[in-house]
Amino acid sequence: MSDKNEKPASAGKLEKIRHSLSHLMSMAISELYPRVGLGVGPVIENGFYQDYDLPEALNPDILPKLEKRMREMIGENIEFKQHQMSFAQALKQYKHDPYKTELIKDLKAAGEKNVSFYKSENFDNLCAGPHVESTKEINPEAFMLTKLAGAYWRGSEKNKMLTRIYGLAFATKQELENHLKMMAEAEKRDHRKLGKELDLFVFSEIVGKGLPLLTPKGTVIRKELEKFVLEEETKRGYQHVVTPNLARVELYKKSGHYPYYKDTMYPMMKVDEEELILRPMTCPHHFELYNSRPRSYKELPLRLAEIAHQYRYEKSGELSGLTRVRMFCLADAHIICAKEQAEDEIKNVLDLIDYSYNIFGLAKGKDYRYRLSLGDRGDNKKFYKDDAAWDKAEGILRKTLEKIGVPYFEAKGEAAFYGPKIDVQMKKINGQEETAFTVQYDFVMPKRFAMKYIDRDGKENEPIVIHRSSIGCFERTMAFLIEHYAGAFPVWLSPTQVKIASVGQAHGEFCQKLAAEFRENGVRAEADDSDETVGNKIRKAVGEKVPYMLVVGDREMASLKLTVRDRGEKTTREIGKQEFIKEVNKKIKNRM
RNA sequence: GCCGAGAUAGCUCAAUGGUAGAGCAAUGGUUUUGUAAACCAUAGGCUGGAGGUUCAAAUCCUCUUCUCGGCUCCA
Repeated sequence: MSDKNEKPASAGKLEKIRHSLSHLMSMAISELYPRVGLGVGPVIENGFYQDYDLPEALNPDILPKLEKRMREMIGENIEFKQHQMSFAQALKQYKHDPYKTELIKDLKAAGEKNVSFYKSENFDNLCAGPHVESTKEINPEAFMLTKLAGAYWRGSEKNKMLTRIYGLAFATKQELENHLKMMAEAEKRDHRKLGKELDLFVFSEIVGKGLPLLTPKGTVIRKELEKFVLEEETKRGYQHVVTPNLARVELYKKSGHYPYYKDTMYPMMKVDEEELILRPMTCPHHFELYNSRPRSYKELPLRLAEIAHQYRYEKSGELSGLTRVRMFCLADAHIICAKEQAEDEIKNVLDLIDYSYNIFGLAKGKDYRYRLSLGDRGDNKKFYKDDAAWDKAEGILRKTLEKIGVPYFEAKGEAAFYGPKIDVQMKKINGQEETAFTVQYDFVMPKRFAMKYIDRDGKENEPIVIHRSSIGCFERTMAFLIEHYAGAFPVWLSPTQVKIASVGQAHGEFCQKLAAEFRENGVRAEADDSDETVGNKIRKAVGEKVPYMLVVGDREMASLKLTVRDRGEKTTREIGKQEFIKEVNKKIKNRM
């Protein structure tokens, strides 16, 4: 997560406390390393961090030592006094520190007259503040240093990597404890942990990193999601296609992707005279399909969709569970339409996304929000140069968002190279935000591929392309859903929907037959006729988070009634078999 | 890729230079169970991999693979 996405703490006292703690931390570090270089040290959500250039690597053992020293300082009622310094003075003071020197020069270039410092004891630090007046205002029990990390100076990987120390800080000890409790809860929901516990996916060192293997249970969820996508997209006028997972490298040179994505593409394979690559995206394949014959305006909008595997050689340190993988599968589509149809099509896509989110019980604003990702007219390297087209495209997306009346925020420089996009940003359980779905307006590819349609007047016209994913990348969406549901999937997604526990040996066969009957009726049922107590079988089924648990013994065999225990309930209910099958099927059909 | 921390049985973890253990899971037996853990036994390991130091290495060192926390990047 980059700095720009970290929300500042609510202004006011807490911000002052956090900021002042970061100064105390720097004071403690300076005692150990007098010539330490000081990078940036902002207040962030729940705490603060500070970057240091140190002569040696730090061991995490240092954190409690620093904390201890900081607590001592808090007890000394150290004051924070602001004063101004001239640029000459400031530069002199930081002669040994290239980072502060650079910051001071930037301030000068920005037209400042002099610079603000905060002084506490011997520690005089370039800083705009604000700070508490005295450490008296800081609760020594309400902060902690949490982690060491590397971070590039000014966020660029071309620069030196500094050592970043993160801290948490609140007004009261109780708030700190609540936060830690929340983090521990979040950890329990981590999709990597649940994926293992619920037997949904695994990794194998010899298969390779970033390449998850879905187990039979995980595959049930995946296939249900695919069914949902196919069904919903078909309803909404998409046509599904199948195109190859590799292509000649020429295709990506033609599309212009090649120079932008070279580093994240798998290296080229040379076979006979052909140079092939695993595809990092599907777009050009779909454009070639479009171009396979002349198109009429009557065919537009042409919505080509594909559940498409894509391959990207992500840097190893960026891989993470199912959230970031090297082969992923996108619910992809390219809508080729006339310019005047674009707005309606974008609206339809946003509606599909909303509909999908509704199915998953995700709340707009809370679980996800819209980001309008814009280009940067000054950056011709990252973005295709055509200012007028960018202005127009961004205008259309902005207008669409305004029209449907959803709150959104704008982010400069986050667009694709070929056009602006609307990203649906999903909030993960640990507070991090990831792009889940995206709608992109593309005015570049139609030119590159010379895409045309014959308009009413018999003349050729150039369409535009809307790139979109409906439920995004299946791997990442599955990770979101595992965490969102904490592994207790709704009935339609549950790998096992009904677990049937036999009371004794005499009921085993009956249970197996019952499970088979459920399966014939479209319900994923499993019988547990193992030689265990009923209590233990229930315990296991609860652990698997199965939505329905049935216990079958003499009573059920005699009465034709089923005893059902619903997930999360401690009590049971009785229901007729046919009625139960109907109930479960209704939930499956309505995706509940 | 970069900075830092890790990797012990299928899983969760012990063992701080001196014979690798436990619980759960698995397997075999006893038991025939009525809503969150029956009992007994067995098996399970080149301590991620390769080198090195040492009389002796899970433990110390080097390299390597993978994982985790960040940075950068991103669906």
